[in-house]
Amino acid sequence: MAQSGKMSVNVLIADDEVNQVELVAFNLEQAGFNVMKAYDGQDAIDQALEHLPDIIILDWMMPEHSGIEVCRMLRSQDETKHIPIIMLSARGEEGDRTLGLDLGADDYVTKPFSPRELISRVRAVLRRAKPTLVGDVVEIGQLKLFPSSQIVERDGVVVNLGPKEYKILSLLMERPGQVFSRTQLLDHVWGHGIYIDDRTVDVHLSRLRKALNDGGDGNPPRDDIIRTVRGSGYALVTDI
Amino acid sequence: MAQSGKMSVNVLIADDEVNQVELVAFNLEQAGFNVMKAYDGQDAIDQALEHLPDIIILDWMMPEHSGIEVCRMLRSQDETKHIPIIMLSARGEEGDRTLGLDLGADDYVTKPFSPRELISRVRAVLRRAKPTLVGDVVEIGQLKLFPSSQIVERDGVVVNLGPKEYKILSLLMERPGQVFSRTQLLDHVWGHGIYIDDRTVDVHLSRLRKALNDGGDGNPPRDDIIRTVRGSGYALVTDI
DNA sequence: TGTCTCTGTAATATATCTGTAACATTCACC
DNA sequence: GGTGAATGTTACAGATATATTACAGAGACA
Repeated sequence: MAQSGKMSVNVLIADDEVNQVELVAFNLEQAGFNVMKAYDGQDAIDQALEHLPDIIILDWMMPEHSGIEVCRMLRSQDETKHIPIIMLSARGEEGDRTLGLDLGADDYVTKPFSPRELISRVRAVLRRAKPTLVGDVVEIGQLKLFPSSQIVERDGVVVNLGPKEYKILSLLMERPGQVFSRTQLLDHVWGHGIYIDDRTVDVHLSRLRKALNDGGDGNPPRDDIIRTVRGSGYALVTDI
Repeated sequence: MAQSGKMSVNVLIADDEVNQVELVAFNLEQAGFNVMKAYDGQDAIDQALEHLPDIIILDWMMPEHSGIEVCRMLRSQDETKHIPIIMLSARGEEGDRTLGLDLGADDYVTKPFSPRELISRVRAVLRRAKPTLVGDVVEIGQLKLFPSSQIVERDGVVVNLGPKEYKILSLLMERPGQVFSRTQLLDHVWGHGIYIDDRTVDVHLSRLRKALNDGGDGNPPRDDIIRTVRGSGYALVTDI
């Protein structure tokens, strides 16, 4: 369904006021997002770990771990520390706002807010944090990735990639230079909780490398764009 | 413990109200940022192109190109398109706000705002957009270690290390100057309860030294960075 | 339904890292 | 300076980790 078009973006919204959740959820769905809902802090943490959403909208005040606690918690876990977070709060005490931002929230919106504004902020945050999901084009040196068409170019030549290879490259391009373990790659590319041999990742990396380095139609092969970090995983080189 | 890089962050602030500029500039400087000032739209564009700041704070209403025009302009140039922008505006018409965000601003703050909040937002935006500026880097003199990418640099040149050597160096860099016994190194790097000859540590230290001192591609070799403490163990020198 | 691409596994081939031991050097002390 | 102990260095043969290949089944698409 979302096959040929854009990859769907998963949003987790956590708030104890059911009406508020439904309102926001409705608007986000209208805007094409895929929505998950949580109604207290613990629920939010559980779902975040389980589904690894692309972005989380977190109410400040919630039973069973406040938004601030959830935020701190998510930031402390490797799997979730990079998931962008937008905090919601009642018209606001400034102390809270800066505290939220300093804790690692990516944005802070005070109630009441218009759905349109929230969606704009979600997009703005995603543009920075997950450019491979929502950007027009992600460019790293001579490497270009077009999220909307799922096309990758190197030196202006289109590189043909399978879905898995494309997703792997997307993830690597999200944070160039950072090392991703095989487990992280499995979680993000294949999905959480699948039982696939770690070594399978190697095979896909090999395919990805071959596709990227070949250059396509008789073009000169290029240096390796992906760095193997023995004992740890893989990373995109930062100078391409 | 990771210490953050002390690289200074350059902020360009553009607003036609001089008092406003000075107030914000003062607070940013207090917070350790390096501040440049512009007093109208054209000035902002010129300075942005000239100095390529790390982040720009842009007032919505300015003579000679409004903030929105400046934003669009900067986004259209290759050199400046990735510079994060925070928009400032008078208490606000929502239409403007979403417009600003949709145009590519990274955040949108309405006046009046507290300096603390603005600084928090600057940090939040930088965290996403320029992780190397605010991210974790362990830096000791000319030695840099990037945990997330497992890269070590000396004098700006990448040093190639095996896993064991990398771990040893990480440990030494956590407490520069402190002497680690061979047993401590074995425990931390290899893990508890292994039965390996103490002298093996010497061999790895030797390899680590060679890699660090060589400098790589024809660079001048450097003085030893690791100090042997006869009868006790090894330590990183504190002045590199 | 038939073709074509994509996937995961297992087997094989390479590359890189490690620990040991043997030998060289330095150091502290007499 | 001589001496024994501690440390530095080197070479090498496993041991490990990664790369590559081939293949059969799964799935997509017409």
